[in-house]
Amino acid sequence: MRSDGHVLDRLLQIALLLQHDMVESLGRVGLTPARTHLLWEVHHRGPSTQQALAAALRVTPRNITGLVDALAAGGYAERRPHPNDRRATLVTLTGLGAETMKGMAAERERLAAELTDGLDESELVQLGRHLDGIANRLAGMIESPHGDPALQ
Amino acid sequence: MRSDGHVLDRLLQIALLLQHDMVESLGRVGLTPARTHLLWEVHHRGPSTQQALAAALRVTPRNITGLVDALAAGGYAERRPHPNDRRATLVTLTGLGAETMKGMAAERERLAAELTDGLDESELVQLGRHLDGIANRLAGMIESPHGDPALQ
DNA sequence: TATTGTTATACTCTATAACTATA
DNA sequence: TATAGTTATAGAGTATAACAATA
Repeated sequence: MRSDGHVLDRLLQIALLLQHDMVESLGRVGLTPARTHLLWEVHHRGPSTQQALAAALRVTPRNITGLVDALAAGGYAERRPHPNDRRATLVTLTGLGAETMKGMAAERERLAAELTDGLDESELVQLGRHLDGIANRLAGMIESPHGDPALQ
Repeated sequence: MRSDGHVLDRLLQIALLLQHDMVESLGRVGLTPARTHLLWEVHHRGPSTQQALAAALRVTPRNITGLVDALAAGGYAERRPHPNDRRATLVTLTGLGAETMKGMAAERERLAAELTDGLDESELVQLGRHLDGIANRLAGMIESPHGDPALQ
């Protein structure tokens, strides 16, 4: 009997393999996973405050400080003053950072195509819908953990 | 247009969310991902030398020393002398360690059921087949071992 | 008073290299 | 000489707490 346990097993295996693959390709560019994740987020959101990045990456603001420090030292990103709020900074990509993200996006497109090679369009759509559902359920669980106690 | 890029996006999102969920549930037991991974490995292999565990987890022997120290301090595992080789130790689970692994397996079953709730059996089978294909392609691209419950 | 980012401190995971006790 | 595990050291990622500047 092949039930839901099989789906979770596969998803966990795929998560591990994807992580492995991503880390390998990062090593070639000299970036760590956490720093690349931040870079990727800025690449997609545009210049962002560190608070926004902390929320997006689900880590503490203090953590963002260290990652941005390292990315700035490596020439991938820089801090710019926020136009309206002098407390905040806008993390932006440098030319090197933007180039690096473009290369990564291209590599990711190749990977995406390779992973679903052989599926026709309707299968692709259905698979996408199922993954949407799973992602939504997971996101819901994390937002509101079960058994959530009296929060003191 | 929803193409293969969407599938990879979702898989990456799910990988991130699963990791978060697993780490959260571990926190309630007082275990970290790396320590749980080691515990899980011993649970499945039986008493093992630290060298064997280093190979299984693909980390350095020095790393295993620290993880076993922490697990022993927490009462989850203990070191026993190797019967034939006085240089080596056998890492074994305590009662608490074994109980904890059983509880995690149960929690994982609940999660699996919740994630695919609402899918009928044929959808489940098809989703499983598609994920099989993706996992196989990924594994082919990389050289990688079996899965683990802690995603690390 | 609340928010943004930082300094200070600490823990976990990981690695390399040198050392010890055995084999 | 080779192997099993540990001590020593280091860097990355993460967290909490206290603080400064600004809103």
